[in-house]
Amino acid sequence: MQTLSNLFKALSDETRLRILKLLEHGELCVCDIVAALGMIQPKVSFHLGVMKDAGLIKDRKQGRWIHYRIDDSDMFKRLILLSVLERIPDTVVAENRKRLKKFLTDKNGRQEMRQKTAAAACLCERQTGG
Amino acid sequence: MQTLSNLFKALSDETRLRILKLLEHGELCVCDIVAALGMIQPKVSFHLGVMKDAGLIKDRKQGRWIHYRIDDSDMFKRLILLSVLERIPDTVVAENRKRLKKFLTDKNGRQEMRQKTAAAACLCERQTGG
DNA sequence: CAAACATATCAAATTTTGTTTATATATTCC
DNA sequence: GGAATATATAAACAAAATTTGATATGTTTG
Repeated sequence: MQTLSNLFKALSDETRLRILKLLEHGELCVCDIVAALGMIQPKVSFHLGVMKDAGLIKDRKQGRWIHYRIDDSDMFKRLILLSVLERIPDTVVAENRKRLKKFLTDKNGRQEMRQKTAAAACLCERQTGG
Repeated sequence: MQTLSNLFKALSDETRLRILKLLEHGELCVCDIVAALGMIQPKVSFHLGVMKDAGLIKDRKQGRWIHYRIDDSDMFKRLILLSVLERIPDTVVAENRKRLKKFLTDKNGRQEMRQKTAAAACLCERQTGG
């Protein structure tokens, strides 16, 4: 019974519902969610922790990032999560998605920049002879 | 979104889930629930209030009693409530139901006693001529 | 009408959650 | 290896939920 009440406790907060809605279409890392919500990172980590403990989300570590995704691995959770996501209109998270999109674009930009720089450095090394 | 998080908040407490389970087979008045749970009355009223505000239960006043029953008047609530009740095993509330049964029996006994006494008094009045 | 009863509400005490700032840990980049 | 980045955790604090005891309100019974 405690598992059940815990599941609902995890769903009883607007920030957490918002995060679930953001995860609707796939996984995100913590910094993505922080950017999308415009909240400080420990706060977001706290809410992710609550949902992870309740079994609503799972995480996956990759390098220095930790990606979170919805865990609907049993019928009950699937049912609940589906009906929850369906009941939150996209308009509610429109602003968050806009910020997320911008953040992802910038992140991509930064990564490409690093790759180019690295490639240039490599080329330079070769040309000047190692 | 607040309505949604509120609904889950109402479901996020073991006492309240227990009450819902007790209401599974029909309405009960506050004193029945108090007896079944073995809790003090203001506490039970508080939890009933939370669930009523969230739209999970309805009340009906009859004399000095207020009867509460599950409100599954829309698909979403019906779905949630069904799956919740199904997930709480009867064993969890076995003790509560035992106490409830005893309380209801005693209540019936007291009422019958009152009715007999009243009938006797009435008969007596007639015989001695009003 | 007074006593008994059923319930709600209020205020105070307590417990649980959520927020923030600071810091620790681990990973990648240079 | 040192700087930068991503995340978690701890400690302190704020806010919200719960519990309890006291009391108010309305209803029935004698």
